Amino acid sequence: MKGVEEILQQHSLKNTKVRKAVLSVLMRSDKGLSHQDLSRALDVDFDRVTLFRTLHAFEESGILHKIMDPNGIAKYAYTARPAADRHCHAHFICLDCGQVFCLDEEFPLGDMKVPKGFSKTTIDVQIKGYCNKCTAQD
Amino acid sequence: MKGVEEILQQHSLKNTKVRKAVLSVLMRSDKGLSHQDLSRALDVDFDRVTLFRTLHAFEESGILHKIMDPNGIAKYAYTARPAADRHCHAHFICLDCGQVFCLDEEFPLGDMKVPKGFSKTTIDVQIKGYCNKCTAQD
DNA sequence: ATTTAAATGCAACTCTGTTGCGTTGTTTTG
DNA sequence: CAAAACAACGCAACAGAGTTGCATTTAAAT
Ligand SMILES: [Mn+2]
Ligand SMILES: [Mn+2]
Ligand SMILES: [Zn+2]
Ligand SMILES: [Zn+2]
Repeated sequence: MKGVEEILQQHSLKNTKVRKAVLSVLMRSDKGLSHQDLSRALDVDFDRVTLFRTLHAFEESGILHKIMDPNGIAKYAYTARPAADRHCHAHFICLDCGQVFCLDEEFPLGDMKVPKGFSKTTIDVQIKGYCNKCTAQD
Repeated sequence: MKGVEEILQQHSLKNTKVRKAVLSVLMRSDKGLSHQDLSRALDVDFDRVTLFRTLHAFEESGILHKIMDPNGIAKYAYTARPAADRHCHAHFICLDCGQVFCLDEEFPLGDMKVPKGFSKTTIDVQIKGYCNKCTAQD
């Protein structure tokens, strides 16, 4: 697993406190985290706007991918695979606790049929239901 | 195609002006419409909150289904099929104009693999790219 | 060490969506 | 048809995510 500072450098992003902290948290998480999740997870209190801009920068670089939860809240997850063989993996969204999990299953973009004249870029598959914890305790 | 008033009655929803107007617009649309889209499309100016509550009521009854666009804005589309054989169809989201199209392709929920202890309810497939108009004019 | 361009922090703002409450309107029942 | 019952409506106030502009600071290049 690559180091945080190395990753930032590779994407020509300046090596700052916020960025190192945010990326470090997200690389250790198996779940997608919202802006709010992150500001709680970080020890230092960075400015709200800075955190939003950090997430945007990471998304644009392809370091993170964004998943929209059913309440319209963006969750961000670390993109483990390199941009070259960018894959389309599914996400599981728990309808109770709202957590977003990256799944391993992949989807080939080519198979999907779209109307005449439409061009495809990516495919997002969201499986909704209840996670192990929420299934158990209800 | 069933009438608006008949549909409301079948779902034990009171037959009011807003509801008839909203449902009428959505039944004629092949695209998902946001709260803002709808308030623009309606001739009469209904209260913002009433419109939100109408959409919620329709969603809960299964008359409409909700699709989250990448900007976190909810779009609603008429659910043509009856609740009995509820299917999981895909949506196309244009990355330029933001329009949401209901596609015909269906997905069987059973095929998807989820982690141990997780239970599945629905699957949402979103194909992102550029619609015919936005592909042509760029 | 200087310079330069980019990132940060702060304030103010926009927009979607929600909640509470009093009033109006649909529907049911006698 | 009139009365009652309950749901839906409209208004005001609010909450929270995300954005924009601008002055200040900081990382990185020279
Ligand atoms: Mn993911
Ligand atoms: Mn649809
Ligand atoms: Zn859960
Ligand atoms: Zn388009």
